[in-house]
Amino acid sequence: MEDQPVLVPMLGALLRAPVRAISARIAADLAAAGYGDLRPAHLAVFQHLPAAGARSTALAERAQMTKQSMGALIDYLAERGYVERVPEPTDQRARVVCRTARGWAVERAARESLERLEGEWGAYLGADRMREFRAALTDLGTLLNR
Amino acid sequence: MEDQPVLVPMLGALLRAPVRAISARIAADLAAAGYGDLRPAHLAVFQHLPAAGARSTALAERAQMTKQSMGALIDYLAERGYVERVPEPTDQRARVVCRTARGWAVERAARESLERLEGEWGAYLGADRMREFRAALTDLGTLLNR
DNA sequence: CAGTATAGTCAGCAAGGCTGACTAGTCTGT
DNA sequence: ACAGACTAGTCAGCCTTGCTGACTATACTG
Repeated sequence: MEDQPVLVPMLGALLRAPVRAISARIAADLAAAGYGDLRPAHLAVFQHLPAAGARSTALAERAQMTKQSMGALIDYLAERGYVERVPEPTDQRARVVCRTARGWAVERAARESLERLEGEWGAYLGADRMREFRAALTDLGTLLNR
Repeated sequence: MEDQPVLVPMLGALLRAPVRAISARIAADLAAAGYGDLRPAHLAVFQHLPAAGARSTALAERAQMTKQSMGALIDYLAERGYVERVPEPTDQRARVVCRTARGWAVERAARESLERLEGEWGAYLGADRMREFRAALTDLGTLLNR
């Protein structure tokens, strides 16, 4: 009968902490930069949006979510001027979602925020360990997407 | 103007993939073992519950959530016979939450499921890299909880 | 014993997802 | 040339996991 509930901390909990830290940091930095209306989920859109834009259905697929959910995120971003939907000339059903200038700016800000945080972590762990950590994570990602 | 939206995959996305994989795997294994009524959030309760039991308020604190949210999780588990609330003799306001036999069984099953998954990952990455990966994650955790 | 602190509950809400059913265009085979 | 199948996107309704604020009942402390 152990006294501690968990001898070795569960991997899930270990992984969740940095995920939360990243979301919180980016949200805080974006809010400070005047983008307080963006929530973490919206950044997923930018993350999967090619520079030339993409259709919402394609975006949903890449982000591994339903087209309805992605549609709602895009509505939100479009209302606030982060992206716009331009009609697709070749297919009247479809529209292409692309970043506005504001969209580009916020994505740059988010990326810089993440890079700063990653720098802090690298300084704490050491550059080699950080690199290896990222590499392991990347490999795990390829294992999981098979 | 890059064609790919993300040159280096964002760290957040890299971290989220294994988190989702863990939740999905454990949920699937528990469902197959007859514990289909447990959702990922409920496992957080077990994860913070000492063998001797604990008060819901203490549990909420450890799990870093509000007492109301933890209370709801405990209600759910208690209704389905995974935990029970026994009155605290020294304090009539309080009750101690402890696992039932079913609670112990499900926790064991969850842990075994996670260990199998972790074993698969270790086999893919190699034992050394997996160990170092876990160590880096643990260190990051201590950095974040300061 | 008055006042404050603590354990827990009740009610209401937000974010981020989901499924199912639907409309409106597009493509394909005969 | 057009019926039938497919695709882009929307509408409506739901679930999960968390939150805040207001409250009750018990316990502690000066």
